[in-house]
Amino acid sequence: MGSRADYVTRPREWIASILAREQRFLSAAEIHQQLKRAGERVSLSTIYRTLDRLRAKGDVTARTDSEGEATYMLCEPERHHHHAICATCGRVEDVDCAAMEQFAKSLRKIHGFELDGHALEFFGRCRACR
Amino acid sequence: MGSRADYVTRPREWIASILAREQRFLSAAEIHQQLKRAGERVSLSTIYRTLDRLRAKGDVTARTDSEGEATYMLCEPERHHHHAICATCGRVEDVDCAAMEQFAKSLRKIHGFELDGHALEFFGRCRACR
DNA sequence: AGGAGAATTGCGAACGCTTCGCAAATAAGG
DNA sequence: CCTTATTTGCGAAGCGTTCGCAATTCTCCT
Repeated sequence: MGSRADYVTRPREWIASILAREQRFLSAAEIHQQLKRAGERVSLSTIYRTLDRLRAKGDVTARTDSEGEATYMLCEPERHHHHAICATCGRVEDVDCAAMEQFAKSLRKIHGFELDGHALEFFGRCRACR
Repeated sequence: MGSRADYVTRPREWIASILAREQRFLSAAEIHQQLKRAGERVSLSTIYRTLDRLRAKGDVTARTDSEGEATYMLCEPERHHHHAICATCGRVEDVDCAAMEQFAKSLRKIHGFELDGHALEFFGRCRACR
């Protein structure tokens, strides 16, 4: 079937390198601005398409920020974990959730609620910004 | 100083009664449709304004759903707690988080992260839908 | 009850983020 | 290098949400 490998293109490399550098959630607009500042011209559409593609591949985690804007960050989801987001610099620390298992048990016992998934985010100040 | 008490209006009563009846997160559009079906005509703007007002008063909790749409639910926030959302019927159970204190401690110890707040949501199936 | 005046509503326009369609540009592979 | 599938940029369109303003509704005072 006429299906070729995914193309490695300039825009995709630029976007990937920004995501790799910044260890935090970025909006499409932020990425766009960074590239513009660096002198690289990419359309916003391409950025959205690329981010979507990375998310579908599982290379990127998406999150809607408090303003309702979509943000994206490089993140392997194979190991389930949560995020501690610094209110000052936006840096994200991964936190795993051993305690969650315990929580799920009591949830079922007390509320009769069968847990399928959960979303947990921490907000605060990281070591550097404290 | 010309400041009067808040007006009690037809639209506000309708919206409040829907929120009181449905124990789940509703979008402005959903409320609008329910009212239209019931034969009550209210503009979407009014619904947004009313929901915003209720949120400011602290009577309503807002949440952005997985599609990025804003949803609202009657909920007293005085007592800090979390939500267990049923994937089938959307019903919401309140869950308090004693275990969280413990979690915060280890977060500080292991990550040096000073916790200011957290957001936690459970997804699954409630007793009735299980 | 009646009326003056403030608050609220509805409407349509505008807004910001995101998606879409299509022609032009760019990679991959022979 | 040349062909062809893929990707890009552009502008338009889509969608949820906000805004401005004239018309309406509610309060409070008489």
